[in-house]
Amino acid sequence: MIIRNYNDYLCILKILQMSIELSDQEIQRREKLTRLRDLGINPYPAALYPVTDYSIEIKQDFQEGKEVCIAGRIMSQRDMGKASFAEIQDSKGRIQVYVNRDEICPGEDKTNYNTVFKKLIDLGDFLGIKGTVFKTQVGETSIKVSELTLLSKSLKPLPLPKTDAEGKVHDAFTDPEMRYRQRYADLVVNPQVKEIFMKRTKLFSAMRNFFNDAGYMEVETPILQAIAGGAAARPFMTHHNALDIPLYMRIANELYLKRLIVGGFDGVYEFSKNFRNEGMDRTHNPEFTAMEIYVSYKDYNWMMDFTEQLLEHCAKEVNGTADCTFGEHKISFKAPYKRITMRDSIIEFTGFDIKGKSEDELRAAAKGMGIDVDDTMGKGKLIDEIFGEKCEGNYIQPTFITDYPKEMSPLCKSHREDPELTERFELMVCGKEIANAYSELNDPIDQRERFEEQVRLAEKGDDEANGLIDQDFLRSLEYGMPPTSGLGIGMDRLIMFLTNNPAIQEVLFFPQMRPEKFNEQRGPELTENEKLVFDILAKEQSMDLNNLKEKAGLSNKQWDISIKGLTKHGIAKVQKTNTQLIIEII
RNA sequence: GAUUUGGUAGCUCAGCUGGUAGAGCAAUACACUUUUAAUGUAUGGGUCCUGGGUUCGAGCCCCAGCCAGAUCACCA
Repeated sequence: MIIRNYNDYLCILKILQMSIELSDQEIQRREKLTRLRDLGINPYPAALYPVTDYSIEIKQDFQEGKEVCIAGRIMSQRDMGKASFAEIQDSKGRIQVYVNRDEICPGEDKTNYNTVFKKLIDLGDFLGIKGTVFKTQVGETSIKVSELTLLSKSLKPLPLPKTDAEGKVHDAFTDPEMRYRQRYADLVVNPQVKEIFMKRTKLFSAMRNFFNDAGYMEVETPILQAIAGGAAARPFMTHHNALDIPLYMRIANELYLKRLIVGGFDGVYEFSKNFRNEGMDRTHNPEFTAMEIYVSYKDYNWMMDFTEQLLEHCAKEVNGTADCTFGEHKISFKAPYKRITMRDSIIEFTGFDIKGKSEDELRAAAKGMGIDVDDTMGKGKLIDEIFGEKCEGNYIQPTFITDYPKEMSPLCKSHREDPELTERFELMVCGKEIANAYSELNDPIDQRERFEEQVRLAEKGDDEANGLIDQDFLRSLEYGMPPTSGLGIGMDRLIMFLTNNPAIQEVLFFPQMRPEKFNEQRGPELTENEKLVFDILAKEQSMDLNNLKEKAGLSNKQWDISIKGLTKHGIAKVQKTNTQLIIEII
């Protein structure tokens, strides 16, 4: 076909469009689909496949000659003429299979081996395997295949890390961006990633079982809230059309769980997806999971005992031991944990005693320690800054920090011995907070005053203080809430410690990422410059290159890009003669 | 938000002072009936993140942007 105008070109390109966008290997795999169908093989069959066994279990419980039926992806293939070895990966691991031509093709027709298995099956395809268990000459447990079924064809090549004899991994799939964006591929090829998420699920069930055994009830509370309370953080805002009101995604579930204690439950807990519209980094994702539990007739001392029992139990369920490694640190979740008041901790690391000090004295002291302070900071905030700067990082082993200043804890009961303090603890591990608990404030009048104080702080410019008062929550307290202790645990943080991962993205299946830009389909459109060059050339069909360049009147760079574009699309071709360069339309 | 490193074949990565874009694996073809990072031979495969600029000539230099990582700041 001679291309004479732009429309001709469009026709050709539409036909070629598919092959322009797909890689070599992707095209080959699509062609194989057709060839399989031509052989009467459905690459995506509907029928169930009667799996009887799993890879790891066959290897662990070796039984010579056992008939098995497994299914999974083919992850490696070693053809040796009339016999081949391959590895099948199922949900539990991998096992080698031995495919012998005459075993799977007992008759004259060897198509199933020569064509289907050796040519049309690709790495990543799902296969069903029937066969018998045996050991090869080198002692590897394998399955001698008697029947091989294609269960699903893979059209896109997977990354292919390989492990050598020394256990060294080659070509590892490690790029975090690709791993997070294509977690499915990450999970297929990186078994250690799968392990993290299995541990994550174990942690949740361990905690759930611990609470259920203690007689507490798992509940669900609203995620869409008219007032996002229970913490100081910027919420995500949305809008309800029918009610025509703004709604917020919850930043905590505390106030709702306490309403349930008012309602008469002894103990309630919830694994709560919370949403905070703040910065993202290796320890913060916009949505994260907290666990909060409230138990009536208890105080924060009881809760400390409960927490250390809980965490020891969880660590053992997840890792089989209370000890774990986090980066350079060895930590032990075995109870009991060290307990120290915030005042003593600050004395220990700075020599400064915060007791009875005024706001100005605290500000001066903080300044003296080289801490950035400003006028919007109240007493609580100042103490928090001092603690965060000078003390927090020193607690590697699990340590309860107790008795926080009142200003920092608007939902916590005043300390029974010192009205400046609250009955609160945080649990620090490796210098990070993983749990936070109170003897909950149940005096409705005190609570109202604390909220009002928060409003004043918000007006003063402390952007973490909450500016709205949850009147309904106060009303519930007025009916009376029993003495109650509450605990919150950052589940993502905890699983980071239990799996030795410094990044929250590693313990979330799908961490938040900026949306990926999929290449806009490079349609048959030519760029303006390409059209310009094409039009000049089309009149002549063949021209001297320099002559064409001059007529186009483009800058060197733009000329270069345009002509490369045209040759790449296969509409123009440059030919060398002895004396000159000729460009012609194909 | 600041600093910094990176983006090259399906994957992992080289690429010299700026001069026709490379390797291993994967793919394609052939050989090989107990291999295991199988092996041997041959072949194909590229929007060098995007857009400008400098230059006779840019993967490389300059400017702007996109995406990600790391460090720091922020974060009850």
